[in-house]
Amino acid sequence: MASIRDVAKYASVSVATVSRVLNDKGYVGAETRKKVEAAIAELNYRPNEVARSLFKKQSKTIGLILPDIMNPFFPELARAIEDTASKLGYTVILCNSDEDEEKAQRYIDVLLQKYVDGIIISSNTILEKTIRELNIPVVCIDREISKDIPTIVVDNKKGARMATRFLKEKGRRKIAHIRGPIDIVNANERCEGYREVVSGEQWFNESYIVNGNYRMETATEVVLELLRQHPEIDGIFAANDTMAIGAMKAAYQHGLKVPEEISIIGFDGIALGKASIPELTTIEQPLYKLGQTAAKVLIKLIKGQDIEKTFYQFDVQLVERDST
Amino acid sequence: MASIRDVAKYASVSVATVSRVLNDKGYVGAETRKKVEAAIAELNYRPNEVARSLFKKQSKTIGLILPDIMNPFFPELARAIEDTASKLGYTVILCNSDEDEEKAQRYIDVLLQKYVDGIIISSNTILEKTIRELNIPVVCIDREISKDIPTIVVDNKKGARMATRFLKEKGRRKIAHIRGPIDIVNANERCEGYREVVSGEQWFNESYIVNGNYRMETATEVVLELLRQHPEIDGIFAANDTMAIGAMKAAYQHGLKVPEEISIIGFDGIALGKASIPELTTIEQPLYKLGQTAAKVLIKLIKGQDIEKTFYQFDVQLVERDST
DNA sequence: TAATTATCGGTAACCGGTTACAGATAGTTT
DNA sequence: AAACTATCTGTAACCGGTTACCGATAATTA
Repeated sequence: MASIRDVAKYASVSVATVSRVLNDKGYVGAETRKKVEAAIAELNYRPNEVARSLFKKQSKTIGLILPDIMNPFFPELARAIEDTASKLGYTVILCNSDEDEEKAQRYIDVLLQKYVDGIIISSNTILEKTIRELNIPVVCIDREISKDIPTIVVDNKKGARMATRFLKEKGRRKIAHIRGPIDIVNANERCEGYREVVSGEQWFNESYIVNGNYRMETATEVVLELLRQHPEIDGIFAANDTMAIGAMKAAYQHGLKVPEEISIIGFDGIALGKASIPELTTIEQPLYKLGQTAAKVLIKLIKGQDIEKTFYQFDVQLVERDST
Repeated sequence: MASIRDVAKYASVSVATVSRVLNDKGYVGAETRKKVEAAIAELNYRPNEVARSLFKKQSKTIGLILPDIMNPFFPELARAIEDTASKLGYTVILCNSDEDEEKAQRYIDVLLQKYVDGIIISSNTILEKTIRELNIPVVCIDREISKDIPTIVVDNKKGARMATRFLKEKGRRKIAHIRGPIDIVNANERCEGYREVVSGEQWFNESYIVNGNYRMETATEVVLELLRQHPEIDGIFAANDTMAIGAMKAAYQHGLKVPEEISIIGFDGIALGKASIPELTTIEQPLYKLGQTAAKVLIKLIKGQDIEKTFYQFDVQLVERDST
């Protein structure tokens, strides 16, 4: 590959001049510029990004740390982030942390060594202190760590209220909730939203809230048990779509028809919901928008620009399909 | 961040010595080594990967170019590749090409500028010549471009035969096939496998093969039309799971029960198949294994090691669930 | 004891960009 | 004509690693 010195030699100018036309910086005469451009074209020269990174101490690369790209919730976020970053001239390194703090920490170390300009992370295990010590911009997505770190989320509580109220409006009398992991903020918020709506009801009882872990199989198990213990249940609000599908399976196994005998609503709006039969009613997050915003905000921070706020909360939308 | 010169100064040795203990190369006295290690620990020194890359002309980074990470087929591959690369000390840059050759080419340019050590690509638009000109190792996954480029795929034709025969064994008499895009090799191979099994049947007729594009909605449309024209059809082999789900939806819309009145089998073995109701019978690819192999082979090539073969074809497995 | 070899450590150039600084030329002002 | 300014270009140091090469010391051999 041709280097900047080759180009300089070919155009009979100095490397400084070539660098100037490359970066459109400082004075360059029209004639000289033309010569240099011709040389660049002729030699098919592309500046070496690594050398540039070394001097500039930045790499036009961002790190993306997700729990697991195989979790169907994340691909759309990842796609939006990659699209946006790419449009703005950045490249993204993908990391799967498996919700494991140590693993996340190792990834962070590697990313720092590679001079990434910033990190987008979805994690509930990482500590605020750790992030603050990085000295590069970080934005959190889907999971909130601290009000001081820029965060992109949806209004989980409101969404949960919408979901629960919707089941009531559909005439459901006994509505259960399959919640997400206790250490994940959004799971608690969704549970809280559900509570706000049902806590006044005389039928409500703590055993209507069962623990899930955002995974399908577990949801099927716990819902099966729930239905055995509470045959009166005719509505389920699952804290995510994956568990909602699991709940649908449990309902079928228990001999209940969806939506005739029991209504099920999810949360997230992942593609999976459109693949189930019947298609899943859900509280849809603007996933692409979230990812896009995360990338935009991060890159603004990288460039040292101001951001309007540190907490971006988007609205969710009820998408009625066939499971309610 | 501390540099190697800081460490050298702190340990009262030269930078060369520090580099030697860092890389375990050349002679270093036991005493000296200890001093240096202490200094490294004390200053919390981490070598700058960018500087190293510049000199070594390699970055411990690989590029992964996929059509679209939102396509549920790819996350598992991506995960396997990332896991494996990470274990071997490599980092992966994610790129979504949208099957667009120009976009892929732009990504390749960027990756080259960043000195990636190799590329894993899934594409049918990119040309062999383009790849050969890169001068860095490339391996293809899922899609075959040329016998000369290391490729990781499954035995599509065999899988297709298995699927079709399985439907016959289940007593299905009129079996249709929803094929994938004509410009994708694996779609053609799967179609070929189907053909081999049914072409001898007297009922077989070209109109039993309909064109899909690996997407659900389209599959639903074409299958609906197919069922209208051929009410005798009692079995469908879809070239991928996503279309199989689409076919199931069409069957329901057409008033057919799955699997009682019509059997449907897919191909790929993506997680989606386990989320549908009824769960999808499919020809499962060892996706994780494929990704893992791609990463291993690529890294071997990067290190200049020999690889056993240039064409890795894995076996598929029939996973019987509830749609047949 | 002298010569040879193994071990150890330092100096400086290099990877391929960027940029501070200085020097040269041309045009303008007094 | 002298002084000054605006425009243009080049030299060399720097980013933070790696490594070729050289010199010094200690251990071994003749």
